[in-house]
Amino acid sequence: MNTTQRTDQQTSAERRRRELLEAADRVVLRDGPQASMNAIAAEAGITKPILYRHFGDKGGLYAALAKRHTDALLDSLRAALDAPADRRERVESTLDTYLAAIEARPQVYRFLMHPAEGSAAQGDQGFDVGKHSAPLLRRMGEELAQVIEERLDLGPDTRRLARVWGHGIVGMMHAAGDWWLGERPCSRQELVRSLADLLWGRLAAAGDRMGGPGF
Amino acid sequence: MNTTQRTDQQTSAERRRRELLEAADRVVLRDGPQASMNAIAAEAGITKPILYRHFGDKGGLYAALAKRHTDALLDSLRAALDAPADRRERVESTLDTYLAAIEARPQVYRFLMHPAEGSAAQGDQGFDVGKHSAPLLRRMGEELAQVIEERLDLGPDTRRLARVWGHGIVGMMHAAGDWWLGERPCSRQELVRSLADLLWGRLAAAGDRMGGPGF
DNA sequence: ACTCGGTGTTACCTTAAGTAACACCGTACG
DNA sequence: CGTACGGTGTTACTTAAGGTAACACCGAGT
Repeated sequence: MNTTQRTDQQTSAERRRRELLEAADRVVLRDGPQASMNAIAAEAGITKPILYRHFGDKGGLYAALAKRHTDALLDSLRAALDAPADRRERVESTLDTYLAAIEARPQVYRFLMHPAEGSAAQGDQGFDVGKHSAPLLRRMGEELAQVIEERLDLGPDTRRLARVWGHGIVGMMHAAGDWWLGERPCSRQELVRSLADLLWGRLAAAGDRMGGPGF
Repeated sequence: MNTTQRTDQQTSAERRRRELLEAADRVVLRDGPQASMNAIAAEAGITKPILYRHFGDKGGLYAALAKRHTDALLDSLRAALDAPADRRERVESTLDTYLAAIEARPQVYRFLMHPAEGSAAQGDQGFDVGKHSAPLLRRMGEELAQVIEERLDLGPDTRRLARVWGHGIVGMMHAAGDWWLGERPCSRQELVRSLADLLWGRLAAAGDRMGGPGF
């Protein structure tokens, strides 16, 4: 019974935790990354200390929240990356998956990418920006690096190149997506093809517009 | 004298403003983006309300501060981008200029890239993240886009491609730089060459490591 | 009947943004 | 010479948010 008891309590606590996370999710969806602990507690129908008992501090709550979304997005990306198709197709499909995700839920995206506001704004407590900034980007970069290293033969420097490229490509995707989300200058597919073209070396291959060495 | 008076007052106010900005700069250098208005005022030898009279609110001060550094960095980047050399050399030199800047003053870099704290004080008032986020990145992206558009011939889609690539390349540089600054996995020159290799299409050209379609 | 672990609350502390009201000081002007 | 005025500065306050201490309730096992 000791076991069952503990199990019951655990599941109860975990269910509560999930409920709290879902409430927090709703608030973040509505208010963006600046959602206050009070607001989240109110949405969950309880008060602050309970949140703190479950998550330690605001950083903990936000980390837990971010982990859910990050895991979900990473799963989609892995699926796109592992699909049976040639390299270019996979790259385009992965880019498209990411862009579709941020297009579908921009509030969540903003929360994941700019989590700083929620924390370090007032109390200097919580959240070293340099350490926690955009963990999603880091994780995506590392995952992509691993995939590149596993599958590509880049000579003796494969390991280093793969990591640099992983983070670089993810950053390219992120920045282009962020800009695109704000301005909507073209369709998603055009953006995907343009980025893939960039990765496929069209920059180096392009001709100069006029005299001089060109860019 | 009316004129001279007014001029004197203006220059005096502007000199004061510069002094305050320099004090703020020192504090940000020391404390990172979480520098408080109190700390900045103390460093400048005055008290808060004066800062607010000069800059409106914390966002205003931070924007003024960011503009200085951003302008300076953009000047260096333009110089590297305009140097008389072939395209690959220019790209490497621009990447290296950026990386050298963030390496030399990481605190300033963090302040410029994660300025979110400066705004969302209370109320939901401050900061549409999508609008204000990382203005440096946006400005660099636009500048690079313009350079690309002016100098490269990419067919009928030049305009769009140039903008996508401008923001994408800047994002690549930024993310790779951020990661590199945290882990220091290789020398700056190795990083520069790896990124240039990526832009030069080595990803598309690489051979698969084993059977199957490869990445 | 009693303790104990878990859940909940109220009431508080601390820090930091932002502001109102007042004090000082040099200068033009009657 | 006194006085009103613009500019610089201050103290002291309000408000909002993160975070915590202390207490209250409740169900289950001895």
